[in-house]
This record gives sequence, structure tokens and C-alpha cells, in this order.
Amino acid sequence: MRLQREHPWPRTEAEALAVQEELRPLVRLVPLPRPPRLIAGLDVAYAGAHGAADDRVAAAVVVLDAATLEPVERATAVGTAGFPYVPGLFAFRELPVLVRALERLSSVPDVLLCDGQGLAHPRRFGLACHLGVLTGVPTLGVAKTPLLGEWTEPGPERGATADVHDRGETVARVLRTQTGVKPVTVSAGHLIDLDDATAVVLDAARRYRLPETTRLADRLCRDVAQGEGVGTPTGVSTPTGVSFPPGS
DNA sequence: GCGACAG
DNA sequence: ATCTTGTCGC
Repeated sequence: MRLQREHPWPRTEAEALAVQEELRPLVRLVPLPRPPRLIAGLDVAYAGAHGAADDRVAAAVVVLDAATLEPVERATAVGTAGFPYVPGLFAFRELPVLVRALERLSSVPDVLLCDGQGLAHPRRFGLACHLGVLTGVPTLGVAKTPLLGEWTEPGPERGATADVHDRGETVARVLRTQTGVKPVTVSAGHLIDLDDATAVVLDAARRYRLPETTRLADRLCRDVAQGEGVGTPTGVSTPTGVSFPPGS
């Protein structure tokens, strides 16, 4: 995949905020242009996470057939976070390595399922929005815990939802993906709307709380981060050897 | 001022 | 995110 837009990665909070301010107006909330045929999950794992700028990170992208949820392609990349963990600026830690993984992808997914928030962000520009603007591909955020907002408890059944409001706006939806599990928070990223984002996540979470995309991406980047990589569920091999080789 | 705070 | 054993339940 090639990027539609690029920008230097900031080193300070002030620079990061400026980047968000500049790109935020580019976000477009519209229905998905067509039913997704290929959906991709993205995630990042850390080696001994400290929340510091020099944390070693590994990113993974796994592309699935939307109908069968079978993996069709995957890509990984390793590197350094380059930015400390700051709520609201979280994207600057994970986007650099995620983008490098995406650039190693030959296919172009119809939607990118990001691990984190989209519009449900203090400046309405979470990681999913940011990645959407950089790639020009529809994105959504599916987070395990909310970052902000107010909502009511959704019903107990799979598929139950409740809108998340913040400062007078509907910024996300809590979605119960399985009966009896804690809801996930879904928000639109770019080139998608909340209804479509919710539908995509629910359809991708057929068996577990989290969509299959993020589950597979999570396992893959964790394997890479620990230098494992032998024996994935589908029998595909991943890089074997030392974790984070001296060349990156 | 105090507490909360995606991963 | 990551550090970590057993344990309760379908």
C-alpha cells in the first residue's frame, strides 16, 4: 500500500498537536463506498513497555476476507516508538511503525480496523482518523476501553449498542460484540460513518469479544516483538530469530 | 487545583 | 502496552 499523504513525525508535544490541528479538517465522515471485501486489522506490541520514546515496537497488519474471515495477507515491521505515551497523542507512538508495515502490503484493504480511537478523541483526531488521512483508505477505531464521553449501559445481547457523547457530539458507540462480554468502543476514523463502522466491527467479531482482525494482528505483532514467529494458527511462518535484530 | 487518561 | 499463577466457568 502506498500513502496518499505524508508528514514528518513530530518529536515534541507542541509539534504533535500542530500536526493534529492541520490534518483534522481533512477527515470525512461518509458511508463506506461499497461493502468491504477485504478488511484489515492493525496492532502494535512493545518489548517491555515503559511508555518511553525509545520503546522497541513491532507492528502487524493482517488482511482478511470479509466473508470468511480467513487471512489473505499479512505484513510486519519493527522499530522504535519515537514518542512517549501521552493520552491524546498516542498515535505518534504507533503510526510510524504501522505505516511501514502497511507499505509492505501488496493488497489494498477496503477498511482498516485500528486498535484505539477514531473520532472519540479530545480533538476529534484519534489514531484511526490520522491513519485514514495518511492512507486515503477508510478506517475505524475499535478500542477495548473508552478514552472519553458519556453513555448508558447497552443491552446484554450481542449487537446491543449505546451512543457515546462528548461535549454535545456523538463521537462513538459502545458495542456488545458477544452476549455477556464487556462492550468495545467503536468510532469512525475516515471515509466511513458510525453506522458502517459499527456494522463492520460486529460482523468481524463473530466468535470473540474483539474482531478477528485485531485478534490476529495482536498475535502476530506480539510474536514478532518477542522473536518468536514459529507456528501461526494458519501454519504460516513469520520471521524467526533474534527479537528486534540490530538493523532496525 | 485534582483526578482521568486509547495502547 | 507489559509484568504474571492460578482459578472460575462453559
